[in-house]
Amino acid sequence: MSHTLGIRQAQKQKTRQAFLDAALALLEEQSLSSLGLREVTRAVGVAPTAFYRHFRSTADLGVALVDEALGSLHPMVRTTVSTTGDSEERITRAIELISHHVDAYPAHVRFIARERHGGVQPVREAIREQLARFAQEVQTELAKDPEAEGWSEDDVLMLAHLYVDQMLITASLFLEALEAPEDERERVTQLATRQLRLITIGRNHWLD
Amino acid sequence: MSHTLGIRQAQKQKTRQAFLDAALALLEEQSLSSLGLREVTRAVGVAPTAFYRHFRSTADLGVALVDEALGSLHPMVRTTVSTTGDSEERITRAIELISHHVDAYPAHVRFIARERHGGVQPVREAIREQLARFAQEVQTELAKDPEAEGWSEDDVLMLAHLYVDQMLITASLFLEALEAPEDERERVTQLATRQLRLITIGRNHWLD
DNA sequence: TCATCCAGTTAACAACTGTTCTCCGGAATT
DNA sequence: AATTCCGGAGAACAGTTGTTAACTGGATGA
Repeated sequence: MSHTLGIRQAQKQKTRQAFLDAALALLEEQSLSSLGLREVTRAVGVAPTAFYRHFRSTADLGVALVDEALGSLHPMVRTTVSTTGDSEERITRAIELISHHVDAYPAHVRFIARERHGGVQPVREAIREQLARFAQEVQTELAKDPEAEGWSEDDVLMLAHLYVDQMLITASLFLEALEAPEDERERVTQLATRQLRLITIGRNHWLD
Repeated sequence: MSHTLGIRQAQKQKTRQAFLDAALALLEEQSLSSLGLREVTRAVGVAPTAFYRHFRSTADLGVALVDEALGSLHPMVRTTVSTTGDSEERITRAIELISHHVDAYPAHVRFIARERHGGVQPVREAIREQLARFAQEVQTELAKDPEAEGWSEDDVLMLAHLYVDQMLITASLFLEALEAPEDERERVTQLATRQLRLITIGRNHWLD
């Protein structure tokens, strides 16, 4: 299925990825709106003008980073919401998944949390779209559940947004606790678990 | 009780406030980490070096903005959570209050949402502290409620954090809908109301 | 009244920014 | 084999940045 790229295109994608990686690293200590084009090229080790061969602007680069950070996450979210089992098990699994994802891609998570309300409009818009897609996907998965019987479509979407926002809050908490001792990370796990549990209880009694 | 300031100190506070106002206006389209010192002084109409008479750095200015944006909000939160009445009434009143606050101080709200996970560590820390104070205050108010009987202290704090985060999410939604037509604002109100309602239901059945 | 204080000014510094235009050399195409 | 393509380099542009030092002049306090 995979198409073998020419030497040229392969090399281009390689340096493009180098731009994304370097930018992500630089963004650990600043926001996108203060990220300089020359700063990135310096980190990559290329001439400033090379930047324009890949992106129109740093805002454009930011949008590409949004796709990299969230684009590949959709199947993961779908399967997590729809996995079978006790609701308590599902909560535990979801939070473990978030925790592991933060461990594996901390810079990606930080970038999304930072730029979701950040100073660059096109990037905010791109994140908003991706999160709306998540909510929509969670909605369709929730709708399949027998639990959703009697729910209006709107209410399912409302709940889906609540879950997505809670997912982000939890990820951000794990991020802050990344270099903290184990018991702090455990505290976050407990907090997030109980919050998700409370939401689930609210869900179970919604139709009362 | 109020001490009359000398001409000198009064003038100083006046230009200091001008710095805060100008910065807040400039921050509508960028993040604090890209806000330049000269940019602010230019907007105020004063020499660049005058900045140092009031702040060590733009990060320092940011921390002052956090106090301005959140410092005076504590009594409001306390009374809102503890107001008597039907829980449905309380939800409606809380969301109205958020909506009006966003209308009255959109730049403040935008600043907090943007810099909560922003690129300037001292500012993040200042916001984190203020939000922790909010959560603590909500906790003590919730603990007074007869509803909280049988709840562990930890669980009340967990719920308080959930409320505070939900407050911020709602504020941010109203902010995005600020210049949108009335029906979009109404949609946000409906969404936030039902989310808060679901959380309240979860709260009512927590001890089952 | 006179000396002190201090918010704001002026001038200058080296270092940095985004962007344009021109060029190079190896890959791709014919 | 000859030609086109194109990712990257180089140099130069006018503007911008944070920070320093030494200053001015009106408010302050003795």
